[in-house]
Amino acid sequence: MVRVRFAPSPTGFLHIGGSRTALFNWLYARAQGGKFILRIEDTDVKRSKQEYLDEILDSLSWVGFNWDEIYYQSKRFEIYREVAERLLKDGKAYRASPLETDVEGAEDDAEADKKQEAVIFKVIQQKVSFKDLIHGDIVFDTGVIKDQVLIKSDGTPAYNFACVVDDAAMNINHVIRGDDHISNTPKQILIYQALNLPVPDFAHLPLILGKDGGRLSKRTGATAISDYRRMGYLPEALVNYLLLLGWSPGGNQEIIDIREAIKKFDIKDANKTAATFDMDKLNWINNQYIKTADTLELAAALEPFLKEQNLDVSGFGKDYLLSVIKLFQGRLGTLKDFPAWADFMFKDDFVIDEQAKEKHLSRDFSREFKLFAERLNALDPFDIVTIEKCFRDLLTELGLQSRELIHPVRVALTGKTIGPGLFEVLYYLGKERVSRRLLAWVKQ
RNA sequence: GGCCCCAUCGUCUAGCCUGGUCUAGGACGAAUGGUUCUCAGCCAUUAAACACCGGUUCAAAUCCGGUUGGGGCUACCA
Repeated sequence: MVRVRFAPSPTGFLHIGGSRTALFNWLYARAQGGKFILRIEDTDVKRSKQEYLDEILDSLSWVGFNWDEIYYQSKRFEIYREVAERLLKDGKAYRASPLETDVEGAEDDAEADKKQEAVIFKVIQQKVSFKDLIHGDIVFDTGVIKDQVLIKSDGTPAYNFACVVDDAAMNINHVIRGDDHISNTPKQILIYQALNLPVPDFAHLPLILGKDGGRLSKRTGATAISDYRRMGYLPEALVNYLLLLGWSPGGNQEIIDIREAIKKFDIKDANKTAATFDMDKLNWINNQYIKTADTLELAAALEPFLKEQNLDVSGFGKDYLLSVIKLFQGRLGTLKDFPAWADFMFKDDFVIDEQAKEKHLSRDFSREFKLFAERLNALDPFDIVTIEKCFRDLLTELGLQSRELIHPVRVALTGKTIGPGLFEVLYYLGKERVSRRLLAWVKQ
Protein backbone atom coordinates (compact mmCIF):
# COMPACT_ATOMS: atom_id res chain seq x y z
CA MET A 1 0.00 0.00 0.00
CA VAL A 2 1.20 3.47 -0.86
CA ARG A 3 2.20 5.50 2.18
CA VAL A 4 3.27 9.10 1.64
CA ARG A 5 3.88 11.94 4.04
CA PHE A 6 3.92 15.69 4.20
CA ALA A 7 6.42 16.98 6.74
CA PRO A 8 6.04 20.67 7.54
CA SER A 9 8.12 22.45 10.11
CA PRO A 10 6.15 24.75 12.43
CA THR A 11 8.72 27.51 12.17
CA GLY A 12 6.56 29.48 9.76
CA PHE A 13 3.17 29.51 8.06
CA LEU A 14 2.09 26.97 5.48
CA HIS A 15 3.10 28.59 2.22
CA ILE A 16 2.23 28.10 -1.42
CA GLY A 17 5.15 25.79 -2.16
CA GLY A 18 4.51 23.62 0.87
CA SER A 19 0.84 23.26 0.12
CA ARG A 20 1.58 22.23 -3.45
CA THR A 21 3.86 19.50 -2.08
CA ALA A 22 1.09 18.53 0.33
CA LEU A 23 -1.42 18.49 -2.53
CA PHE A 24 0.64 16.14 -4.70
CA ASN A 25 1.26 13.82 -1.76
CA TRP A 26 -2.38 13.83 -0.77
CA LEU A 27 -3.56 13.35 -4.36
CA TYR A 28 -1.18 10.48 -4.92
CA ALA A 29 -2.33 8.77 -1.72
CA ARG A 30 -5.99 9.19 -2.67
CA ALA A 31 -5.39 8.13 -6.26
CA GLN A 32 -3.61 4.98 -5.12
CA GLY A 33 -5.90 4.21 -2.23
CA GLY A 34 -2.95 4.75 0.10
CA LYS A 35 -2.34 6.71 3.28
CA PHE A 36 -1.43 10.35 3.67
CA ILE A 37 0.66 10.92 6.80
CA LEU A 38 1.35 14.24 8.41
CA ARG A 39 4.62 14.55 10.27
CA ILE A 40 5.37 17.70 12.21
CA GLU A 41 9.10 18.37 12.09
CA ASP A 42 9.44 20.35 15.28
CA THR A 43 12.95 19.32 16.25
CA ASP A 44 14.11 22.91 16.42
CA VAL A 45 12.40 23.59 19.72
CA LYS A 46 13.44 27.22 19.82
CA ARG A 47 12.03 28.20 16.46
CA SER A 48 8.92 26.01 16.50
CA LYS A 49 5.79 27.80 17.62
CA GLN A 50 2.30 26.67 18.53
CA GLU A 51 0.69 29.44 16.46
CA TYR A 52 2.48 28.21 13.35
CA LEU A 53 1.38 24.65 14.04
CA ASP A 54 -2.23 25.79 14.44
CA GLU A 55 -2.05 27.79 11.23
CA ILE A 56 -0.59 24.88 9.26
CA LEU A 57 -3.21 22.40 10.48
CA ASP A 58 -5.93 24.95 9.87
CA SER A 59 -4.78 25.70 6.34
CA LEU A 60 -4.46 22.03 5.45
CA SER A 61 -7.99 21.41 6.66
CA TRP A 62 -9.25 24.44 4.75
CA VAL A 63 -7.93 23.14 1.42
CA GLY A 64 -9.24 19.69 2.31
CA PHE A 65 -6.04 17.66 2.57
CA ASN A 66 -7.20 15.36 5.33
CA TRP A 67 -4.50 13.23 6.91
CA ASP A 68 -4.76 9.64 8.04
CA GLU A 69 -2.07 9.74 10.73
CA ILE A 70 -0.13 12.50 12.46
CA TYR A 71 3.21 12.37 14.30
CA TYR A 72 5.39 14.89 16.10
CA GLN A 73 9.15 14.55 15.96
CA SER A 74 9.54 16.37 19.27
CA LYS A 75 7.95 13.35 20.95
CA ARG A 76 10.37 10.92 19.35
CA PHE A 77 13.76 12.19 20.50
CA GLU A 78 14.43 8.94 22.42
CA ILE A 79 13.97 6.91 19.25
CA TYR A 80 16.51 8.95 17.31
CA ARG A 81 19.05 8.62 20.12
CA GLU A 82 18.60 4.87 20.24
CA VAL A 83 19.12 4.51 16.51
CA ALA A 84 22.19 6.75 16.68
CA GLU A 85 23.49 4.55 19.48
CA ARG A 86 23.20 1.55 17.20
CA LEU A 87 25.20 3.28 14.48
CA LEU A 88 27.81 4.17 17.08
CA LYS A 89 28.03 0.56 18.21
CA ASP A 90 28.44 -0.62 14.62
CA GLY A 91 31.29 1.84 14.14
CA LYS A 92 29.40 3.74 11.45
CA ALA A 93 29.31 6.92 13.48
CA TYR A 94 31.50 8.65 15.99
CA ARG A 95 31.22 11.18 18.77
CA ALA A 96 32.60 14.70 18.54
CA SER A 97 32.87 17.32 21.22
CA PRO A 98 30.39 20.18 21.06
CA LEU A 99 31.44 23.14 19.01
CA GLU A 100 33.46 25.54 21.10
CA THR A 101 31.49 28.52 19.92
CA ASP A 102 28.27 26.79 20.89
CA VAL A 103 29.32 26.28 24.45
CA GLU A 104 30.74 29.73 24.80
CA GLY A 105 27.70 31.25 23.18
CA ALA A 106 25.36 29.51 25.61
CA GLU A 107 23.22 31.89 27.62
CA ASP A 108 24.32 30.56 30.98
CA ASP A 109 26.23 27.73 32.60
CA ALA A 110 23.13 25.55 32.90
CA GLU A 111 22.67 25.62 29.17
CA ALA A 112 26.35 24.96 28.60
CA ASP A 113 26.12 21.95 30.89
CA LYS A 114 23.39 20.45 28.73
CA LYS A 115 25.82 20.29 25.83
CA GLN A 116 27.02 16.80 25.16
CA GLU A 117 29.03 15.10 22.48
CA ALA A 118 27.37 15.17 19.05
CA VAL A 119 26.99 11.97 17.03
CA ILE A 120 28.48 12.20 13.56
CA PHE A 121 27.90 9.81 10.66
CA LYS A 122 30.92 8.63 8.69
CA VAL A 123 30.37 9.28 5.00
CA ILE A 124 32.24 6.76 2.90
CA GLN A 125 33.18 7.76 -0.61
CA GLN A 126 31.08 5.89 -3.18
CA LYS A 127 28.63 6.39 -6.02
CA VAL A 128 25.02 6.62 -4.89
CA SER A 129 22.28 6.52 -7.46
CA PHE A 130 18.53 6.53 -7.24
CA LYS A 131 15.65 6.53 -9.61
CA ASP A 132 13.53 9.63 -9.22
CA LEU A 133 9.92 9.16 -10.34
CA ILE A 134 9.97 12.58 -11.96
CA HIS A 135 13.60 13.14 -12.95
CA GLY A 136 14.76 9.64 -13.79
CA ASP A 137 18.20 8.40 -12.71
CA ILE A 138 20.30 10.71 -10.57
CA VAL A 139 23.86 9.84 -9.55
CA PHE A 140 25.96 11.44 -6.82
CA ASP A 141 29.54 10.96 -5.76
CA THR A 142 29.52 11.07 -1.96
CA GLY A 143 33.14 12.15 -2.00
CA VAL A 144 31.91 15.72 -2.01
CA ILE A 145 29.69 15.19 1.05
CA LYS A 146 31.02 15.88 4.51
CA ASP A 147 30.42 13.61 7.49
CA GLN A 148 26.85 14.21 8.65
CA VAL A 149 25.64 15.23 12.07
CA LEU A 150 23.09 12.72 13.37
CA ILE A 151 22.49 14.01 16.89
CA LYS A 152 23.40 17.58 17.67
CA SER A 153 25.21 18.50 20.85
CA ASP A 154 21.94 19.68 22.39
CA GLY A 155 20.63 16.13 22.04
CA THR A 156 18.16 16.83 19.22
CA PRO A 157 18.37 15.00 15.88
CA ALA A 158 19.56 16.64 12.68
CA TYR A 159 17.05 16.88 9.84
CA ASN A 160 18.45 14.25 7.48
CA PHE A 161 18.69 11.71 10.29
CA ALA A 162 15.25 12.23 11.86
CA CYS A 163 13.79 12.18 8.38
CA VAL A 164 15.25 8.77 7.53
CA VAL A 165 14.47 7.22 10.91
CA ASP A 166 10.87 8.39 10.66
CA ASP A 167 10.25 7.61 7.02
CA ALA A 168 11.45 4.08 7.77
CA ALA A 169 9.52 3.76 11.04
CA MET A 170 6.34 5.08 9.42
CA ASN A 171 6.75 2.79 6.44
CA ILE A 172 6.82 5.65 3.97
CA ASN A 173 7.43 4.09 0.56
CA HIS A 174 7.13 7.18 -1.64
CA VAL A 175 8.88 10.36 -0.63
CA ILE A 176 7.36 13.25 -2.58
CA ARG A 177 9.00 16.56 -1.75
CA GLY A 178 10.51 19.71 -3.25
CA ASP A 179 13.41 19.83 -5.68
CA ASP A 180 15.50 21.52 -3.03
CA HIS A 181 15.83 18.12 -1.33
CA ILE A 182 17.51 16.38 -4.26
CA SER A 183 20.93 16.96 -2.79
CA ASN A 184 19.77 15.67 0.60
CA THR A 185 18.72 12.39 -0.98
CA PRO A 186 22.18 10.76 -1.30
CA LYS A 187 22.93 11.69 2.33
CA GLN A 188 19.73 10.01 3.39
CA ILE A 189 20.28 6.94 1.24
CA LEU A 190 23.64 6.44 2.96
CA ILE A 191 21.85 6.37 6.31
CA TYR A 192 19.21 3.91 5.05
CA GLN A 193 22.01 1.64 3.90
CA ALA A 194 23.94 1.91 7.16
CA LEU A 195 20.76 0.99 9.01
CA ASN A 196 19.90 -1.81 6.60
CA LEU A 197 16.56 -0.26 5.84
CA PRO A 198 14.68 -0.39 2.53
CA VAL A 199 15.11 2.81 0.50
CA PRO A 200 11.79 4.38 -0.57
CA ASP A 201 11.00 5.74 -4.03
CA PHE A 202 11.63 9.44 -4.47
CA ALA A 203 9.78 12.05 -6.48
CA HIS A 204 11.15 15.59 -6.44
CA LEU A 205 8.73 18.31 -7.42
CA PRO A 206 9.98 21.51 -9.05
CA LEU A 207 9.89 24.66 -6.99
CA ILE A 208 7.38 27.45 -7.40
CA LEU A 209 9.00 30.75 -8.30
CA GLY A 210 7.89 34.30 -7.71
CA LYS A 211 7.27 36.86 -10.44
CA ASP A 212 10.93 37.92 -10.31
CA GLY A 213 12.05 34.40 -11.18
CA GLY A 214 13.48 33.86 -7.73
CA ARG A 215 12.04 32.01 -4.79
CA LEU A 216 8.49 32.90 -3.93
CA SER A 217 8.80 35.37 -1.10
CA LYS A 218 6.74 37.92 0.74
CA ARG A 219 8.22 40.58 -1.49
CA THR A 220 6.86 38.95 -4.63
CA GLY A 221 3.37 38.48 -3.20
CA ALA A 222 1.50 36.69 -0.48
CA THR A 223 3.00 33.32 0.39
CA ALA A 224 0.88 31.94 3.23
CA ILE A 225 -2.19 29.89 2.42
CA SER A 226 -4.06 31.73 5.15
CA ASP A 227 -3.36 34.98 3.28
CA TYR A 228 -5.19 33.65 0.25
CA ARG A 229 -8.06 32.60 2.44
CA ARG A 230 -8.24 36.13 3.83
CA MET A 231 -8.00 37.64 0.36
CA GLY A 232 -11.17 35.84 -0.64
CA TYR A 233 -10.06 32.84 -2.64
CA LEU A 234 -12.15 29.70 -2.61
CA PRO A 235 -10.15 26.65 -1.46
CA GLU A 236 -11.27 24.65 -4.50
CA ALA A 237 -9.99 27.40 -6.80
CA LEU A 238 -6.64 27.64 -5.04
CA VAL A 239 -6.21 23.87 -5.16
CA ASN A 240 -7.17 23.81 -8.85
CA TYR A 241 -4.59 26.48 -9.57
CA LEU A 242 -1.87 24.73 -7.56
CA LEU A 243 -2.68 21.53 -9.40
CA LEU A 244 -2.08 23.21 -12.76
CA LEU A 245 1.34 24.32 -11.55
CA GLY A 246 3.32 21.27 -12.58
CA TRP A 247 0.61 18.95 -13.77
CA SER A 248 -1.98 18.96 -16.53
CA PRO A 249 -5.07 16.81 -16.90
CA GLY A 250 -4.60 16.94 -20.67
CA GLY A 251 -7.25 17.64 -23.27
CA ASN A 252 -6.82 21.40 -22.86
CA GLN A 253 -8.72 21.25 -19.59
CA GLU A 254 -8.14 24.01 -17.07
CA ILE A 255 -10.95 23.67 -14.57
CA ILE A 256 -10.88 20.28 -12.91
CA ASP A 257 -12.84 18.95 -10.00
CA ILE A 258 -10.69 17.40 -7.28
CA ARG A 259 -12.48 14.06 -7.58
CA GLU A 260 -11.78 13.96 -11.28
CA ALA A 261 -8.17 14.91 -10.57
CA ILE A 262 -7.86 11.97 -8.18
CA LYS A 263 -8.92 9.66 -11.00
CA LYS A 264 -6.43 11.11 -13.47
CA PHE A 265 -3.45 11.92 -11.26
CA ASP A 266 -0.18 10.07 -11.29
CA ILE A 267 2.98 11.45 -9.75
CA LYS A 268 4.92 10.26 -12.80
CA ASP A 269 3.10 12.86 -14.90
CA ALA A 270 4.31 15.75 -12.78
CA ASN A 271 6.46 18.29 -14.63
CA LYS A 272 10.09 18.84 -13.86
CA THR A 273 10.33 22.51 -14.69
CA ALA A 274 9.94 25.22 -12.09
CA ALA A 275 6.74 27.25 -12.41
CA THR A 276 6.08 30.92 -11.80
CA PHE A 277 3.17 31.76 -9.57
CA ASP A 278 0.72 33.86 -11.57
CA MET A 279 -1.87 35.82 -9.64
CA ASP A 280 -3.82 36.71 -12.79
CA LYS A 281 -4.57 33.13 -13.61
CA LEU A 282 -5.45 32.38 -10.00
CA ASN A 283 -7.95 35.24 -10.12
CA TRP A 284 -9.47 33.88 -13.29
CA ILE A 285 -9.82 30.41 -11.83
CA ASN A 286 -11.28 31.83 -8.64
CA ASN A 287 -13.86 33.66 -10.74
CA GLN A 288 -14.69 30.45 -12.58
CA TYR A 289 -15.43 28.76 -9.26
CA ILE A 290 -17.35 31.67 -7.77
CA LYS A 291 -19.41 31.90 -10.92
CA THR A 292 -20.57 28.30 -10.74
CA ALA A 293 -20.75 28.03 -6.96
CA ASP A 294 -23.99 27.26 -5.21
CA THR A 295 -25.34 30.64 -4.10
CA LEU A 296 -26.27 29.41 -0.64
CA GLU A 297 -22.75 28.11 -0.06
CA LEU A 298 -21.34 31.32 -1.43
CA ALA A 299 -23.43 33.27 1.06
CA ALA A 300 -21.83 31.31 3.89
CA ALA A 301 -18.33 31.83 2.49
CA LEU A 302 -19.06 35.55 2.14
CA GLU A 303 -20.03 36.03 5.80
CA PRO A 304 -16.56 36.75 7.22
CA PHE A 305 -15.92 39.26 4.46
CA LEU A 306 -19.18 41.11 5.14
CA LYS A 307 -18.26 41.23 8.80
CA GLU A 308 -14.73 42.36 8.11
CA GLN A 309 -15.86 45.24 5.92
CA ASN A 310 -18.71 46.13 8.26
CA LEU A 311 -21.45 45.54 5.75
CA ASP A 312 -24.55 44.69 7.74
CA VAL A 313 -26.99 42.60 5.72
CA SER A 314 -29.05 41.41 8.68
CA GLY A 315 -31.85 43.86 7.94
CA PHE A 316 -32.62 42.05 4.72
CA GLY A 317 -34.18 38.67 4.09
CA LYS A 318 -32.20 35.63 3.01
CA ASP A 319 -33.88 35.68 -0.41
CA TYR A 320 -32.80 39.25 -1.02
CA LEU A 321 -29.21 38.47 -0.04
CA LEU A 322 -29.14 35.47 -2.35
CA SER A 323 -30.57 37.51 -5.23
CA VAL A 324 -27.92 40.17 -4.78
CA ILE A 325 -25.18 37.53 -4.65
CA LYS A 326 -26.53 36.03 -7.88
CA LEU A 327 -26.37 39.45 -9.46
CA PHE A 328 -22.66 39.81 -8.68
CA GLN A 329 -21.52 36.18 -8.77
CA GLY A 330 -20.40 36.22 -12.40
CA ARG A 331 -18.06 39.17 -12.09
CA LEU A 332 -16.41 38.59 -8.71
CA GLY A 333 -12.65 38.04 -8.77
CA THR A 334 -12.48 37.32 -5.04
CA LEU A 335 -14.99 37.14 -2.24
CA LYS A 336 -13.47 40.29 -0.84
CA ASP A 337 -14.79 42.23 -3.83
CA PHE A 338 -18.40 41.59 -2.90
CA PRO A 339 -18.83 43.93 0.08
CA ALA A 340 -17.04 46.68 -1.82
CA TRP A 341 -19.04 46.25 -5.01
CA ALA A 342 -22.44 45.53 -3.54
CA ASP A 343 -22.46 47.97 -0.62
CA PHE A 344 -25.18 50.09 -2.25
CA MET A 345 -27.57 47.14 -2.16
CA PHE A 346 -27.47 47.13 1.64
CA LYS A 347 -26.96 50.69 2.80
CA ASP A 348 -27.65 54.26 1.74
CA ASP A 349 -24.27 55.68 2.69
CA PHE A 350 -22.50 53.62 0.04
CA VAL A 351 -19.14 54.68 -1.35
CA ILE A 352 -19.33 57.15 -4.23
CA ASP A 353 -16.54 57.01 -6.78
CA GLU A 354 -15.52 60.65 -7.22
CA GLN A 355 -14.32 60.14 -10.77
CA ALA A 356 -17.62 58.53 -11.72
CA LYS A 357 -19.51 61.41 -10.15
CA GLU A 358 -17.37 63.91 -12.00
CA LYS A 359 -17.87 62.16 -15.30
CA HIS A 360 -21.59 61.42 -15.21
CA LEU A 361 -23.20 63.72 -12.67
CA SER A 362 -21.49 67.02 -13.22
CA ARG A 363 -24.46 68.39 -15.10
CA ASP A 364 -27.86 68.86 -13.50
CA PHE A 365 -30.25 65.92 -13.94
CA SER A 366 -33.03 67.29 -11.72
CA ARG A 367 -35.67 67.16 -14.42
CA GLU A 368 -34.81 63.67 -15.67
CA PHE A 369 -34.37 62.12 -12.23
CA LYS A 370 -37.58 63.65 -10.91
CA LEU A 371 -39.58 62.44 -13.88
CA PHE A 372 -38.08 58.97 -13.74
CA ALA A 373 -38.72 58.67 -9.99
CA GLU A 374 -42.36 59.66 -10.45
CA ARG A 375 -42.88 57.20 -13.29
CA LEU A 376 -41.28 54.37 -11.34
CA ASN A 377 -43.40 55.04 -8.30
CA ALA A 378 -46.49 54.76 -10.46
CA LEU A 379 -45.40 51.51 -12.12
CA ASP A 380 -47.76 48.73 -11.26
CA PRO A 381 -46.15 45.50 -12.01
CA PHE A 382 -42.70 46.60 -10.84
CA ASP A 383 -40.53 44.10 -12.60
CA ILE A 384 -37.40 44.19 -14.72
CA VAL A 385 -39.27 44.19 -18.03
CA THR A 386 -41.66 47.02 -17.16
CA ILE A 387 -38.88 49.01 -15.54
CA GLU A 388 -36.86 48.86 -18.72
CA LYS A 389 -39.87 49.81 -20.85
CA CYS A 390 -40.64 52.72 -18.55
CA PHE A 391 -37.05 53.91 -18.79
CA ARG A 392 -36.89 53.62 -22.57
CA ASP A 393 -40.21 55.40 -23.03
CA LEU A 394 -38.88 58.26 -20.95
CA LEU A 395 -35.73 58.39 -23.09
CA THR A 396 -37.83 58.68 -26.23
CA GLU A 397 -39.89 61.47 -24.75
CA LEU A 398 -36.82 63.38 -23.64
CA GLY A 399 -35.06 62.69 -26.91
CA LEU A 400 -32.06 61.17 -25.15
CA GLN A 401 -29.69 58.35 -26.04
CA SER A 402 -29.87 55.55 -23.51
CA ARG A 403 -26.27 56.02 -22.47
CA GLU A 404 -26.94 59.65 -21.71
CA LEU A 405 -29.21 58.76 -18.83
CA ILE A 406 -28.16 55.25 -17.88
CA HIS A 407 -24.76 56.25 -16.57
CA PRO A 408 -25.96 59.16 -14.45
CA VAL A 409 -28.70 56.99 -12.95
CA ARG A 410 -26.25 54.20 -12.24
CA VAL A 411 -23.84 56.51 -10.46
CA ALA A 412 -26.64 58.12 -8.47
CA LEU A 413 -27.95 54.75 -7.33
CA THR A 414 -24.73 52.78 -6.89
CA GLY A 415 -21.90 55.31 -6.71
CA LYS A 416 -20.02 53.27 -9.30
CA THR A 417 -19.58 53.00 -13.05
CA ILE A 418 -19.41 49.25 -13.02
CA GLY A 419 -21.86 46.68 -11.77
CA PRO A 420 -24.75 44.46 -12.82
CA GLY A 421 -27.33 45.53 -15.41
CA LEU A 422 -29.07 48.74 -14.40
CA PHE A 423 -32.62 47.45 -14.65
CA GLU A 424 -31.88 44.56 -12.35
CA VAL A 425 -30.31 46.96 -9.89
CA LEU A 426 -33.47 49.11 -10.01
CA TYR A 427 -35.68 46.09 -9.47
CA TYR A 428 -33.84 44.76 -6.44
CA LEU A 429 -33.33 48.20 -4.90
CA GLY A 430 -37.07 48.77 -5.05
CA LYS A 431 -39.20 51.88 -5.65
CA GLU A 432 -38.61 53.48 -2.31
CA ARG A 433 -34.82 53.42 -2.30
CA VAL A 434 -34.55 54.27 -5.97
CA SER A 435 -36.66 57.39 -5.76
CA ARG A 436 -34.99 58.49 -2.54
CA ARG A 437 -31.56 58.22 -4.12
CA LEU A 438 -32.63 59.89 -7.36
CA LEU A 439 -34.37 62.77 -5.58
CA ALA A 440 -31.29 63.38 -3.48
CA TRP A 441 -29.73 64.75 -6.68
CA VAL A 442 -32.66 66.97 -7.54
CA LYS A 443 -32.02 70.64 -6.84
CA GLN A 444 -35.01 72.36 -5.21
C1' G B 1 33.91 27.85 -6.60
C1' G B 2 32.16 22.47 -6.28
C1' C B 3 27.99 19.15 -6.88
C1' C B 4 23.00 18.53 -8.65
C1' C B 5 18.47 19.89 -11.31
C1' C B 6 16.01 22.46 -15.32
C1' A B 7 15.18 24.82 -20.45
C1' U B 8 8.15 25.22 -25.83
C1' C B 9 4.41 32.10 -26.57
C1' G B 10 5.29 37.49 -21.12
C1' U B 11 3.00 33.33 -17.63
C1' C B 12 0.86 28.10 -16.85
C1' U B 13 1.06 24.20 -20.18
C1' A B 14 -0.08 20.15 -24.60
C1' G B 15 3.30 17.65 -27.77
C1' C B 16 8.92 14.80 -26.18
C1' C B 17 9.24 8.44 -23.69
C1' U B 18 7.34 5.28 -28.82
C1' G B 19 11.28 11.15 -34.45
C1' G B 20 7.27 12.37 -39.81
C1' U B 21 0.01 13.68 -38.51
C1' C B 22 3.52 20.50 -35.46
C1' U B 23 3.12 26.09 -41.30
C1' A B 24 3.71 23.74 -32.61
C1' G B 25 -2.51 23.25 -29.81
C1' G B 26 -5.11 25.32 -25.31
C1' A B 27 -5.54 28.70 -21.07
C1' C B 28 -4.17 33.36 -18.37
C1' G B 29 -2.56 38.08 -19.52
C1' A B 30 -2.17 41.83 -23.68
C1' A B 31 -4.11 44.40 -28.09
C1' U B 32 -8.34 45.30 -31.33
C1' G B 33 -13.52 45.00 -32.44
C1' G B 34 -18.50 43.76 -30.84
C1' U B 35 -22.07 43.54 -26.79
C1' U B 36 -29.58 49.50 -29.63
C1' C B 37 -26.39 50.32 -20.49
C1' U B 38 -21.16 50.18 -17.68
C1' C B 39 -16.95 46.42 -17.12
C1' A B 40 -12.88 44.31 -13.97
C1' G B 41 -18.59 40.53 -17.16
C1' C B 42 -19.69 38.05 -22.07
C1' C B 43 -18.46 37.06 -27.50
C1' A B 44 -14.97 37.37 -31.56
C1' U B 45 -10.24 38.35 -33.81
C1' U B 46 -4.95 39.25 -33.59
C1' A B 47 0.09 39.36 -31.89
C1' A B 48 3.12 35.96 -29.17
C1' A B 49 7.44 30.18 -28.21
C1' C B 50 10.53 24.96 -29.58
C1' A B 51 17.55 29.18 -25.67
C1' C B 52 22.07 28.46 -28.86
C1' C B 53 25.64 25.36 -31.55
C1' G B 54 26.86 20.73 -33.39
C1' G B 55 25.76 15.40 -34.18
C1' U B 56 22.50 11.05 -35.54
C1' U B 57 18.64 10.49 -39.41
C1' C B 58 15.56 10.58 -45.69
C1' A B 59 13.21 13.46 -41.55
C1' A B 60 14.42 16.45 -34.86
C1' A B 61 10.42 20.56 -30.52
C1' U B 62 10.99 15.22 -30.01
C1' C B 63 17.24 11.19 -29.69
C1' C B 64 22.77 12.37 -28.36
C1' G B 65 26.84 15.91 -27.04
C1' G B 66 28.44 20.71 -25.86
C1' U B 67 27.54 26.00 -24.82
C1' U B 68 24.68 29.61 -22.54
C1' G B 69 21.05 30.95 -19.12
C1' G B 70 18.10 30.03 -14.69
C1' G B 71 17.39 27.43 -10.07
C1' G B 72 18.78 24.36 -5.81
C1' C B 73 22.29 22.42 -2.32
C1' U B 74 27.03 23.06 -0.19
C1' A B 75 24.60 24.43 8.52
C1' C B 76 25.30 20.82 15.12
C1' C B 77 17.93 25.14 9.93
C1' A B 78 14.27 22.09 8.20
